[in-house]
Amino acid sequence: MPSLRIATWNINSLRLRLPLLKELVAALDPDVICLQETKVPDALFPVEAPGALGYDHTVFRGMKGYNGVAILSRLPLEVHEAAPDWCAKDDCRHVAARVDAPGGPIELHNFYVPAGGDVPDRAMNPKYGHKLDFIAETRAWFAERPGFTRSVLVGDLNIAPLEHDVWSHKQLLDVVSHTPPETEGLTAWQETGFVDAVRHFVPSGQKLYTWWSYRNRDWRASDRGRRLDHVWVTPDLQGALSKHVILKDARDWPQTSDHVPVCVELAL
DNA sequence: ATGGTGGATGTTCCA
Repeated sequence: MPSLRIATWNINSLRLRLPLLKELVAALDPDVICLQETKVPDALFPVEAPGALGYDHTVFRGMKGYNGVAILSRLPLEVHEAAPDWCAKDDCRHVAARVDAPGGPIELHNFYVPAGGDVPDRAMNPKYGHKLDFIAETRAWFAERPGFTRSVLVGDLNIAPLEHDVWSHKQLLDVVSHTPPETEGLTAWQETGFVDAVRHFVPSGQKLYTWWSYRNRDWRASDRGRRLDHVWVTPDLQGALSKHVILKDARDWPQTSDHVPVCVELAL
């Protein structure tokens, strides 16, 4: 049965970590790679690099210094132009494509949700308000498309929705990424038509992280992680979920990102 | 309670 492996990684500068993409390919052998925080304007995108690794089809949306998303694919892609300009900021946090997958096209959404700053208060911290507005808009947009199928949504959603998606639920309830307005908002977005593909494999009572701060000297020993990176699929694809990998070893790669790649395989 | 590290940028912002 043909399989489709989709990986997602907040690479935190595509140009700086271009060599690590080869490691990602060696470890996961993905058919499609979704990247966030590429931090590269479209005019400076390293267009030759994906092809050299076997990914001849790319779509990307970048800007100077911040944000930026890209999809690298072995399979043909067709970019989707349907999605709105979230929060009218034109800030390169979403790119969508139709992937020419076995058994028919799959709609793939790659998101980089705003981090939201430090203070979990709309009035004091506009970045937090922007984050909540962003996930409210995306939720509303998907809610207007009931019954959509063969879709996958991935990315750095910058929210750890479940109790065991953080190292200490109680200590992080007031920390941006795990506050109730965020976790409830993210869950509502997911419930517009997706299931959590990684929690399909890993019970909700088990700790699971994809991000460890740079600010911990020994990230593995302290293990104060959060699950910020996600893969969602529409329910019609749930039965096809065949494998998942959270590439924790990538956190020890030289000069790596603070996020690790997450990969899901579908038997199509 | 604070600061810890890292990337892009440019004398600071963002995460």
